[in-house]
Amino acid sequence: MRVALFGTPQFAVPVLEAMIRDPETEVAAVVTQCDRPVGRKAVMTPPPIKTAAQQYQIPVLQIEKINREESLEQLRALNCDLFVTAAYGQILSQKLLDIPPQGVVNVHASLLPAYRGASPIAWSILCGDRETGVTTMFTDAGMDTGDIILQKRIPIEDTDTTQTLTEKLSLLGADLLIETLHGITEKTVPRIPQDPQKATKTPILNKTHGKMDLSRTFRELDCQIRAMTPWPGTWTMLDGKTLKIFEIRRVDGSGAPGTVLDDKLGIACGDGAFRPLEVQLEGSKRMPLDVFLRGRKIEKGTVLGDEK
RNA sequence: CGCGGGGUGGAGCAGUUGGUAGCUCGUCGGGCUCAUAACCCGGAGGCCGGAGGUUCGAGUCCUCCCCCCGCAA
Repeated sequence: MRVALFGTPQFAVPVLEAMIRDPETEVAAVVTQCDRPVGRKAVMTPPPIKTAAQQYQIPVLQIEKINREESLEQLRALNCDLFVTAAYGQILSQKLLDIPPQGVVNVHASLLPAYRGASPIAWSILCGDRETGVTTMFTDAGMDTGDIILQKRIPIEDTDTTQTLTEKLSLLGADLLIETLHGITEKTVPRIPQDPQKATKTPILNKTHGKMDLSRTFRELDCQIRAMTPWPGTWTMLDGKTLKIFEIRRVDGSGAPGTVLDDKLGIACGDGAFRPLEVQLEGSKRMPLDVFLRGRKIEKGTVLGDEK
């Protein structure tokens, strides 16, 4: 089967590699977003999947607006049986979806119909779920609303972050996609409509999702930190400056949320207290707590979280 | 020139109105101890990011440059 893969971030790379390994699949091209300026210095950076595709000598199409007529022409010219999407980043129009005779299959990093949308992995951690998974589905014009083909589940560990879980799910998704492609060839795959009643939609993350509400429980804060790793990070305020907090451990004690309880930055939250293992103050580097405290004394009774 | 914070012994920081550089940790030596990442005593280690300038004298003031970080993208 001749297939084009639409994808952009690292999540799509294992999917590409699995397709290349699969003898029954011919990867006609990788379609991805244009290079974007990244970081403080705005260095133009190619999407991860572009780099990978080039290593395997797969043609790369970087298309600014995918639904334009001229873009559709390029896609028709590929003569594919099927398109696969994996974290591509643009919504496909019905006209585009009609191009490949076998349809368009999407790999989505959640157990649909839960967590449709842009950042399912982070939200499943943020919500405190103990389990998640990947879904393959026939893409339709809506946002992750198409009929479900196959699903695989995995547990969310207490140590998982969006970063670690993304890695796991992309490998799982790669396997599931190959299974799905084989099933499509053999016409043995199911096609299960989603139950709209059970659907939830996740908004794309932004920096405000990283703001800590110190009156929340330890579990909630811990999930938030792991969900916002590696981006956008989690933070509170110390003395008018943002203080990023990277990992927390529960400690004894209690008090008004945000209050510093000891001389080692034990901080009261909604149901007890925690201590950050690593912090980064605005204008400074990220560092382990003990190193941070060596140069800065934070008085017992200081209250974090006040914006000044 | 997007806005802002910062570059001080190995690490993190302090350095008052410009007048011979300090703190915590680490490190080295010694002591105490059954013992220790604990405690006590002592030592080594800094051209204070770089280049100019002001001054009798600059970590501290002015100018330019380099680098790091937060915000914004």
